[in-house]
Amino acid sequence: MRKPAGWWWSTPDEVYENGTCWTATRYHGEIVGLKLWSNGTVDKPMIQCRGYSKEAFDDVARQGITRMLNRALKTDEDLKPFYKLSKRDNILCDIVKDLYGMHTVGWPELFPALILAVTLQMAPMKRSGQMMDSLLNQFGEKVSFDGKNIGYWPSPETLAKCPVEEMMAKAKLGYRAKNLKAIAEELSEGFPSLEDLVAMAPDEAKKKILTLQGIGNYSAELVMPRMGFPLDVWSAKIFGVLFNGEKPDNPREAIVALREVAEKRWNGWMGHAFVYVLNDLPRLSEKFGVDFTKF
DNA sequence: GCGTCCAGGTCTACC
DNA sequence: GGTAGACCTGGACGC
Repeated sequence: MRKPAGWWWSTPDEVYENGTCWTATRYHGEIVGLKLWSNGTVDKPMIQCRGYSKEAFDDVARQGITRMLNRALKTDEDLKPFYKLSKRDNILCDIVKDLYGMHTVGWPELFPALILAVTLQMAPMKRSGQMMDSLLNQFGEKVSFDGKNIGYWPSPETLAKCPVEEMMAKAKLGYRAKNLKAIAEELSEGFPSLEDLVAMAPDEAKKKILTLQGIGNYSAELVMPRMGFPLDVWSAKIFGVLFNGEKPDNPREAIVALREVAEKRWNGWMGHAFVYVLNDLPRLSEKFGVDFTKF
């Protein structure tokens, strides 16, 4: 397995050095420190993990966290059919050689994924980063283990109790504060976890996620336990060039049509194609003679 | 230093 | 059933 570039896996504060990742998650409301490293190869992958918590883990917790890791790292994903399809695909054929063995990822926890989706809405990257950093620093928690100090996201309960005005002022969320608070309330009152959503039919899971305030199609696709195709203005420009040879005049309006092309072209594997394409932009830039990294 | 514009969506009122 | 317009606010940009 490889660590896909781009977003962090669990928290922006996680540390990744020499093939080892120090990160954190929340298990049954408690912060857990995680140290993950590879003990395998691309052909025989194996991930080792050590967990750190205030109380010793019992067998149930150990099994629960292992289940979460398997789900969120997509360890049981069979990539063979995707690679077979990619051989005949002009866009994917070289990318899959570069990123051979890379699994797609899932989110360890639902709330942080929703925070990412909400803070990405209608904002340049720098501003989204500022909102997420503020949320982490103003409302999040720190966990210290194995010589690392990792910041982790606030719980839904914390933000559900926080006045909207305070969230706006401290996390610079603007109009998004109202939506994030509504989501936090919904989750703290009992909303299906990612484990529950995985167990549902994909359409049913998406429908459920779409009931959250401020979560539309893009955000739902981003959060979906099964890799979605979250086309936004940025990625629509990239896929516009890949499919049609040019950036769409109006990327926002082009999203629906581009999605249909991807669906037809990659069928059940469009989520994988999405991740592989966006993780290999330098190679695609060479191949298509367009600098996608500057989009 | 100041004014203007707009962003990696979503929702709603209106037709 | 489709769509224009509002939504916070900080950073980029022009002057």
